[in-house]
Amino acid sequence: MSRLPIYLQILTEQAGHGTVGISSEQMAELAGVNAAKVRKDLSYLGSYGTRGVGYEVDYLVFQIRRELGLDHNWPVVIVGAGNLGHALAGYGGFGERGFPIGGIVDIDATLVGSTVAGVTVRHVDDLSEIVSAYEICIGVVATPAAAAQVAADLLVAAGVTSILNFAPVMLNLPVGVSARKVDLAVELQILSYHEQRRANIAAASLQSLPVRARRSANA
Amino acid sequence: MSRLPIYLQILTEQAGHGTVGISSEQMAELAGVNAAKVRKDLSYLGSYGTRGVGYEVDYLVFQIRRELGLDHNWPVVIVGAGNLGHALAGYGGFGERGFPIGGIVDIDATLVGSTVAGVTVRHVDDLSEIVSAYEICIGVVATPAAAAQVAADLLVAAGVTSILNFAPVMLNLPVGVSARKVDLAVELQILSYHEQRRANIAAASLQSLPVRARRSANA
DNA sequence: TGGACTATGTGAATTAATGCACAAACGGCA
DNA sequence: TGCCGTTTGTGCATTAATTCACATAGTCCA
Repeated sequence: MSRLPIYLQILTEQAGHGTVGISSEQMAELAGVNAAKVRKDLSYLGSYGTRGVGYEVDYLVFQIRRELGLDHNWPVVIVGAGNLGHALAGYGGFGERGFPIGGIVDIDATLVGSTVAGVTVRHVDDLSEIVSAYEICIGVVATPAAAAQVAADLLVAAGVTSILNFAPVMLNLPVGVSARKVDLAVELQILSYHEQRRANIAAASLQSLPVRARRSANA
Repeated sequence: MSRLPIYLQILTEQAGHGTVGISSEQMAELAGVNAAKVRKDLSYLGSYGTRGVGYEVDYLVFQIRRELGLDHNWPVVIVGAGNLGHALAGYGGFGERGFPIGGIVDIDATLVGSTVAGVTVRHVDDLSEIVSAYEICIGVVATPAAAAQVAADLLVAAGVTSILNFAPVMLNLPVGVSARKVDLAVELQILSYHEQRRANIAAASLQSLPVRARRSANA
């Protein structure tokens, strides 16, 4: 499930506070979800709780990490050394959490050789070599939208089987390659949508008339 | 719906290619979803298609933008001028898409006054002033995890009603404030999970025994 | 040792999301 | 003008996700 990372984060945080045991109720509270959902999700991993007591935080962390494949490092390669690629390489959060930067490449020869956060930018032609050398499975696309598909194709050709895409385009990928898309503008647009609704509702209540009615009246 | 931004992106791209009309089938193809779903989603906005013909791209873009509240700019304020805050400010994608950086603040006085992508870093004490001056509704939390809750509280106190959170913690927010969380490590963990499953399945097929069976045998 | 209490794990019920299938509506063409 | 092919908009079936509710299994205390 895609909620496991959330649980892992909560549990890691609690472990840091010295918490030893935790109930599904407490976890649900922290994650903002239903307790039964937490139990169902966790039971998918196996029966790692104790009835009448709850879950042992450390053990659960271990099991979730194992399920997520976080019991070893997954080096990643970043394609695109522009603003975003730079930022991602400089952001220390990757390495700390088991995803060290195995390399960063760009198509622009003028960027090749410069150093970003201790990693030297290499030419995109070396991609296959880097992927092989570090046994990389995960590639990060941090190029402009127009170059993203080409970057993804190169990653796949180099043997990468998972792609994290920051470019605002849908990638066309062969089956067997998994991908996640993070579009910062999309996240903001969703917030904007909520703001807009808030504004609509406020305006509607002034007229004591529902928004939907006003909309269809305008159409 | 949270799919509207995706449709908007597809349509904008198509408009750039000079496409005038588009069918739900084509959109579904581009978005990688079912055509009926596209039609259902769009029908929620109103009846903006023409039977037998399809949708007019420009008009649909206009309607979706209006629904999402993208018919005007939403300036944002970034809290945290560290690596990530720097990166976000430098990444031009925000301003281009209607979310200009209204300001960036940090608690560290040594960072105050430095310039990031044309925006001067100000002290977090000026937050309320910035929010009022630009009529900002959306705040971005780009602090370390430990400082994120404080940053969020400050944003709420300053009058912000939507928060985009990049810190790997769950924020505790009052009702009426909406939030989105982007955790880059979580995205990578989900990919890692897929990789792990691939590896498990490969290992299992070698033993011609399903993964689940092997797991319960170990328990 | 046994009873009271607590929290898990899960079958069953409910709710939400998805996808199918088709009537209604439109453009084009003869 | 009337028919034909096309595509929307949507009721309905189906599937997936969530939630409820409780038997089960464990701890703790007297």
